[in-house]
Amino acid sequence: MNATTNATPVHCQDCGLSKLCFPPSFDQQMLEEVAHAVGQIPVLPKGGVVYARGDAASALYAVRSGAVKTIIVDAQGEEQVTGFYLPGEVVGLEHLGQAQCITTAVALERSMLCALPIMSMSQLSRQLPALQQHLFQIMSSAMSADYQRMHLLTQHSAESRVASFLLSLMERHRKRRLDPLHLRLPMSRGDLGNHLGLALETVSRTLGALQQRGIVQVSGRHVDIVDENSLARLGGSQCA
Amino acid sequence: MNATTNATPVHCQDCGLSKLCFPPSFDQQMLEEVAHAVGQIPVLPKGGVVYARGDAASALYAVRSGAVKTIIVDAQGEEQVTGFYLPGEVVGLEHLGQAQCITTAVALERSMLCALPIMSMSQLSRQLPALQQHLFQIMSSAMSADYQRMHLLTQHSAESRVASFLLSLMERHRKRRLDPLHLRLPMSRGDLGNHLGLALETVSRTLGALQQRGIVQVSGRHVDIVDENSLARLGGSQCA
DNA sequence: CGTAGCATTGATTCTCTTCAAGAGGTGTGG
DNA sequence: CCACACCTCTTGAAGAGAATCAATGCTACG
Repeated sequence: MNATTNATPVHCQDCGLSKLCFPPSFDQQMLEEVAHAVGQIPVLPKGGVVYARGDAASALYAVRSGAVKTIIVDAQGEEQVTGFYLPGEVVGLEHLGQAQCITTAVALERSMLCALPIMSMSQLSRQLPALQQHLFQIMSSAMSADYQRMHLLTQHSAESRVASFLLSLMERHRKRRLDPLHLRLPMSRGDLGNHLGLALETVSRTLGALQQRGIVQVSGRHVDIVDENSLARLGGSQCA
Repeated sequence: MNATTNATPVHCQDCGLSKLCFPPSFDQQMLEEVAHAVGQIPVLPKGGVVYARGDAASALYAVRSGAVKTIIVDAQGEEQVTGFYLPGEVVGLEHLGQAQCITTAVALERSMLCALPIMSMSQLSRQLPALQQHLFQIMSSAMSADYQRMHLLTQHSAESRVASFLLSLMERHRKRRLDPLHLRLPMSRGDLGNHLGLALETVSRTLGALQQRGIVQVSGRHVDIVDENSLARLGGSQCA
């Protein structure tokens, strides 16, 4: 099944997230132009599938509300969480040049998404150099983030990985002008552990330890940052 | 310093690797057209730097001969090997939409590379939809490969990681119509271990163990595949 | 209010890392 | 052409960190 069906029109020019989905340099008119191609797909419940591996790669998806995870599934049925996506972020870049979806995208909670048809984006990007540039830019940023994460996965302790993850969430909150000190984790400990290369028990223990040391305050899926500096020190392998 | 300087003209239409650097659908004339933008940079000795983090992101580089690794360096000076590139492969995709290079690329041995200026590629890709498509395609393929590797890094044993790496090298040999059963590793055990998230000693031990079990025949940096099926079983987390 | 899924905590096991020593190979200079 | 030095790789022993197994507690939702 394909989520682009039943898309309803949207008005990117009125959307508070448009500066994240599209180049900040885009003016009202340019937004209007791309908005014609964009459509909002029906609300996804928790666990709802945006697209699945093997589906025709027809669109990118911008998260409007909620949260999405992308996964790959290996031959043994083992899942690997390849990314988490929050409002204003674009899911599905990894199949921009592909015929079929490589990953599967699943809503972590009730979520609203906009579909950006790949055909339209490719065509528009030929007319609007800024859009082409932007597509390359978010793709290369994603690659860059992936490299950072690889470094994290191969070189760092459980504590450092968890700290880094929290720091990245804070950074993403800042981009959306949300309070970076009060985080809500939309994913389970299992998904988080999977993404960080840790057992879910280890994630739990690590969060507990960070709380003990007065660095964060954990309450289920709510995390308050108490000592940002210490956290930064722990996750501190910023590679640039 | 920037390797695009002193580039000499090339003739992509006569290069055996052109089907790898550019869309296989490109005809002679299209190749000629892009070739005007492409230039070969001076031969790099072992350890030579193609580009370094912070350099202006001016070009992509196609490997003609030799081999290249890309690395990121964190605040503590720790290296992370983010990729290895063999002839016919394109280095530097991760800074296509960026102002500055994110990674550093280093020749693993005496290497020859062609520079594909980003400006020219962006412009050409507006005239040649197939080129735009191809750029997106190699970028998304790279992302896909990165995801597979993350899965490898987080979920799998040392043995499985090494096996997977050998399998991927075999696959790349096949693409270039080289014998996939006789591999030469252009990188040190240290670089390989770094890339796979293993200590160099573990890589060495694992290769030794695979040899013991009659799966491969290792002699320094030469690896002969003896039992491809067993190797495939060990590395067998093909995610698609 | 009860159940199911999610999260915490504890005890044990295991794989890989680290530290250390030595072997092999390569390139340079005598 | 050989000898030495340097670098890379191999191999061994000990230890650390996280995984796994297992039981209990919490929370949310029907």
